[in-house]
Amino acid sequence: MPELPEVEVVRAGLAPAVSGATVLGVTVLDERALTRHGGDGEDFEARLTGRVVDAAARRGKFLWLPLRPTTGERAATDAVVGHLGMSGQMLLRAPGSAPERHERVRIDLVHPAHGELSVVFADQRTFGSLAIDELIATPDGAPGGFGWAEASVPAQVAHIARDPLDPAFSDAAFRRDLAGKDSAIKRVLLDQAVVSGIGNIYADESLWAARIHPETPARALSTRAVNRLLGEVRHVLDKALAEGGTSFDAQYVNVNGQAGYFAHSLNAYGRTGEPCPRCGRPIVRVSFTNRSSHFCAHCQRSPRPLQASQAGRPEPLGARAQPRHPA
DNA sequence: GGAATAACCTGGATGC
DNA sequence: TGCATCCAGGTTATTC
Repeated sequence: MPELPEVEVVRAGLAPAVSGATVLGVTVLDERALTRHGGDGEDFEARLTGRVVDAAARRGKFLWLPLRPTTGERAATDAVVGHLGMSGQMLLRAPGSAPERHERVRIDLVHPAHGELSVVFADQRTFGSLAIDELIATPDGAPGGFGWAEASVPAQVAHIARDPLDPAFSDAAFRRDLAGKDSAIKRVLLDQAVVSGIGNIYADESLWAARIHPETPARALSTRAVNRLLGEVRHVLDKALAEGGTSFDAQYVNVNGQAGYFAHSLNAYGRTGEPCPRCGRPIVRVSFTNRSSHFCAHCQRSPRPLQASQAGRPEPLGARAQPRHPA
């Protein structure tokens, strides 16, 4: 499930291969991969072919490749925007290589130093997408994202907040946002308009590290607790980045098709029934807005007594997960 | 306007 | 062995 570390690993892999490369041709095999694009596959191919890629940039879980105009030395005005969804992959392949399983789009490039190569967008569950979108100015005048020094960002990424590793991320603004939210802190961490790059895995891990119960109302957190949480979010993301991201299955790999190792370092996520690394009591799993939360009920005390009617009560150990759509 | 929820989608795992 | 069902979860449209 690509979150910030996984997407950054992909961005870092793409950057040296595609920066300065010219698009020779584009093949759209499945137009469902263009749900964010304003036109059809032919439009996507026509608008991309012949363009020069300026860089590989990222904000939160969104990637983009800024495109230079076909003539002159002007700055990039639009970009190929990509989101990996749950199972998207960006792979670097030799030109003419065999089609990947679930390949949706192939972009053939020629790089002045590396020669010809292909960027393959493959996506099993088709939650990911590619689009060509205009670049607009950032409201704060700061660079649009990682790997992109210009103060611009694709229009469809403009509503996405900066991530906690971004030098322009404002801790004070984050604290103010939380102080005005009644929602559970985990829900707020997953809200990409508040803070980007965090998904279910790193939300659970950060809350476990900060000893905060996921159902705690955001506004109930003290300044000290918010600062501790931000510190743990950054620590978890940095560590995952250093280990190449989290791979549970073949759905997350870097541009060379290799898996990351952070799954071995998880303390709470996916460890239902296993002892908490801190206190030894079992990690519990509860249903949470169509997904799961994993936490230690001892280290992460509930903000209030859980009522029997609450959907989020811990399951007995070894119990089967609740159906997502109970009758 | 803020918050909560459902829908989208595929393939591996599991149960019968 | 084959079929049906569950499950994973990021984003967004819809509903409350």
